[in-house]
Amino acid sequence: MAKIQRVAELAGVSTATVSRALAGKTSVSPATKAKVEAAAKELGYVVSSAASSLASGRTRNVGVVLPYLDSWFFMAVLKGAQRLLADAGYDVTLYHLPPANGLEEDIEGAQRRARLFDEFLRRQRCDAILAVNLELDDAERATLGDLRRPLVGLGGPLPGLHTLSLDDTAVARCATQHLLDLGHRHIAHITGDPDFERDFQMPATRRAGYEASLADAGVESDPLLVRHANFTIEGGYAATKELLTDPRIHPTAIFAASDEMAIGAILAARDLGRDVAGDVSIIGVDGHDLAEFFGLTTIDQFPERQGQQVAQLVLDELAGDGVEAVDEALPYQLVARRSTAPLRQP
Amino acid sequence: MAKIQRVAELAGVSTATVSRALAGKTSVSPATKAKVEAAAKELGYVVSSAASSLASGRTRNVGVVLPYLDSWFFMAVLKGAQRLLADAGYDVTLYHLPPANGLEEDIEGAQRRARLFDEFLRRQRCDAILAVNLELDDAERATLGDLRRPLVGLGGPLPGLHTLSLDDTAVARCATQHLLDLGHRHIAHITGDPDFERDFQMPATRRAGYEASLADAGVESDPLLVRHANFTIEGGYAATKELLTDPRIHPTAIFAASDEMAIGAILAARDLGRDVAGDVSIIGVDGHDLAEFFGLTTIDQFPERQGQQVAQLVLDELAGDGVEAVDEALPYQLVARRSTAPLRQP
DNA sequence: CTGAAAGCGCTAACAA
DNA sequence: TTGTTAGCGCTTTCAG
Repeated sequence: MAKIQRVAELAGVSTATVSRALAGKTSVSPATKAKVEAAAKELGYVVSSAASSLASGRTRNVGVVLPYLDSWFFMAVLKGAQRLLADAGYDVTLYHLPPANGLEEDIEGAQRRARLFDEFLRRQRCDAILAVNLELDDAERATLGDLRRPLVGLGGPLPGLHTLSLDDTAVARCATQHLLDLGHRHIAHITGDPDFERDFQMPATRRAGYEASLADAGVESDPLLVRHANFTIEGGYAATKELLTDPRIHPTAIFAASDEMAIGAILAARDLGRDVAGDVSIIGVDGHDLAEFFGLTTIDQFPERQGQQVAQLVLDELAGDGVEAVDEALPYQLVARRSTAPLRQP
Repeated sequence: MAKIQRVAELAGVSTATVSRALAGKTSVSPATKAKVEAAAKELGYVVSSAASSLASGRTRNVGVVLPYLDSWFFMAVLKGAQRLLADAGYDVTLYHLPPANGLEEDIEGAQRRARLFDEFLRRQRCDAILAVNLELDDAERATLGDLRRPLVGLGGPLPGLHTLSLDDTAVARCATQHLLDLGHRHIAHITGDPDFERDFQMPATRRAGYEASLADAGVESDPLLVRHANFTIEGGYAATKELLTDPRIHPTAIFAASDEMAIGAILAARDLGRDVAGDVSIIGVDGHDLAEFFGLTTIDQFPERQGQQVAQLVLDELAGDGVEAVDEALPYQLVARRSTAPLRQP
C-alpha cells in the first residue's frame, strides 16, 4: 500500500502534483503527468479512498437502495446500474430496504429501516443515492434532503428528487388495448396484493390503466375479473386457477401486471388443459428473461437499460449538470409472442 | 452534518471521549457515556466514515464479489450476507466479476476484471472481501494477498483463503443415489457447458459424483446420457428434449446439476407429454424458491443461509478470531417432492 | 476515566 | 505549471 509521498519522491515532484496528475487535472504538463503515472504504476500506487474522501469531500461511491434482492426485475436494474457506475470508476454500495409493510409485528423490519436512514445513509459514504421504487414517509424524506447529495429515483415520481419512471397507466392501457384489438372483451387482470403494498402505487396505477382502457372501448368492467397476487409465479398461478374455474366468469384473456405472474398464468392455464392463446390469451409486463422461452407477449420495459439510464443520471448530477427535480418517462414496447391471439369465434 | 466537536461541546467533554463513548469502548463512565449519547442524538450526529476510516484504518464496509447478478442463487446468497453484515453495522459494496470466459474477443470483460483487481479492490474501501465462487489466476491471488485484509470465500476451496464450500461430489452422489434407490438404472445427467466454464470446477465435480455413484451401484454409465446446458431453465429444457427423444437411449430419470435446469427439464417432459415422476423422475440441486411450486425433488443447499454463514465468518475474522485458511463443508439436504418416484415396472 | 495533541493520507487554496 | 501549507474529521497514544 504505497502512499502518495513515495510516488512523489520517485517521480521527483510534490505530492500535490501527483494528486493533480492522477486525478487527470488539466494543469499538469504532459511530461510530468507521464513521469507520475510511471512512478505510480511502478509502485502499484492506488489512492486511499478514505484519505481522498476526507480531503476532497468526494467518495467515488454511489449508494443503491433496493426494495428486493431476490427479484429478477431489481437485479436486472442493479446489473445495468452497477456496470455503468463501475465503468465511471464508482463503487456501488448496496442497501436493502424492504417496503414497509405497516404490520405492528414487524418491529425488526422497522428498526432496520430506521437504522438505514439514521445511520447508514448518514455517514457520508456515498456521493449520491440511487433509489429504486422507494416509498418514503415525511421523516425519511427530510433525512434524505439533509444529506445534501444528489438523489435520483427509478420509479417515481418522488417529490423533490429527479426520477425516471414508467408511465404505468399507459403501459396498462397498451397491454389491455392489445387484447381488445384481438377481439377480447372478457379481459381479466392480475394485480398486486393491496395488504402488502399499502403505499406502493404501481399496481393500483396499472389497474386504473386497465380499467380506463376497457371503459374507452365501451367494455363493462367486472370486479370478479380482477384478482390479487404478490408478483410471483406462484401468485399468478393461483390467481389464474381461480379466474379460469370460477363459473361466474369466462375470461378469454388475462393481463398480468408482471411477467412473473403472467408465467404463472401460462402454467395454470396449461395445467387446466386450456390452450394458451387458443383458449386464453395472456400478456405481462417487464420483458423478463424467460418471456421468450414461454412465448409470452409482454410490454418490455428494458430493466437493465433502466438501470444504466438512472446511473447515467446520477453521473450527470454528480458532474454538476444539476437538472432540477423532474420526472422523466421511460420507454416501453409491446413485444407480441405466442401467448396472445385473436379471440376464437364461438 | 454535525461534527464530533459540537457533540463534545454539548456534552461538556473532549472529542476523544465522544469518540470512545460512541465506539462503545469500556473506558468511559456510564454517566459520561449517557451524556455523550444524548448530545449525539440531539444533534443527529453520525460519524463520518471517511474521517473515521482514515484515523482508525477500519472502514466498516465489506466488499462482496459475485460472478452473476442475475441468477437466483447468487442473489439469495447476497441477501443472506447483506442482512447479517448490515445488522453488524457494516455496509456492503458490491463488485460484479463475471467469470473469465477465455475468449480473445472479450477485451472489455478482461479490462473490467483487471480494473477490479488493480483499482477498485485496492483503494482500501473494504475491511474484508467476501468472494463467491471466485476463480483466480496467480496474479489475482497475489493482488488479494497484498491487500492484507481478511478474505473469505464461498464455494472453494481457494488456496490461501478461508472458505465455506459444498461437497459437490457428495451432493451429486446423494442425488444419484436417491434415483438408484427408487430403482432407476438409466439415469441421465444435465451438467454445465465446458466451453463456458473452463476454470469452473463445480459442474465437473458434480458429474464425477454422479458417475462414481453409478459405478458403485454397478450401473454402466453412458456418455449419451450426459448433456451440457448453461444452468438456465432454457438450457435444461433443450437438454431434456434431446434426452427424451434420442432413440438410442431411454432414460427413466434425470439428475440436473441445478434446480433451474431441473425446472426446464420438468417443462420439457410435460411438453413431450411425459408424466413427470411417472415416466421420468427429475431431481435438481439448490433449493430454489420455485422448487416447491414445481414439486421438484432437490438437494437443498440453503443459499441464503450460506450467505449468512459466510458473512459471519467475515465478522469473526474481522474480530480477530483469525482462523487459519481452511475449507469447511456446508450442509445440504435431500428434499423429496413429487418429481421423483419409484421406477414404474414395465 | 478523561484530555491534549499528533497524526491518518490526501486535496485545494494560495503563492511562486 | 508546480510547490508549500493548511486542513478534512476522527482516533489513539500518552499523560494525568
